[in-house]
Amino acid sequence: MRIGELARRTGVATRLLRYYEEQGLLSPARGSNAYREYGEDDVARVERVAGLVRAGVPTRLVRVILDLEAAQETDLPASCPRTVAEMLAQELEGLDQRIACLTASRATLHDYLVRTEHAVLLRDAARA
DNA sequence: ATTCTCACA
DNA sequence: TGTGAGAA
Repeated sequence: MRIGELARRTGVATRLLRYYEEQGLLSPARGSNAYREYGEDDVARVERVAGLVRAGVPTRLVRVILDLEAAQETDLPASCPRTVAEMLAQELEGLDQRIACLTASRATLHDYLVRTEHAVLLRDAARA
């Protein structure tokens, strides 16, 4: 499919799909007219990318995560240079910090709502 | 309709 | 991280 259809099916603007490609997140084939040609799997991939970006994960890290997930399906023993491992450990640290920040904010909103007369709005999982 | 690049918030 | 404009 071409970029317009992918955009329609994923809800991601064509402009943004090209941007994601520029960031190395997508690598569609090119037809003879130089138009991008996407496969069915790209629909799921774009949805995955969009979800991570919406969660605030920088595209740099999204690229790493997608690569790691792909490698996880094939490779048995995971291995990488020390420098790469150090970089990943640093990203992990960054994620932990942001999760802690978000968790604290979540608690504030949650605890407030629980004390209001609108506690029914909370989903079961969020009520705990 | 699609492609690209440059610039900008 | 994204958008707008102009040209092919």
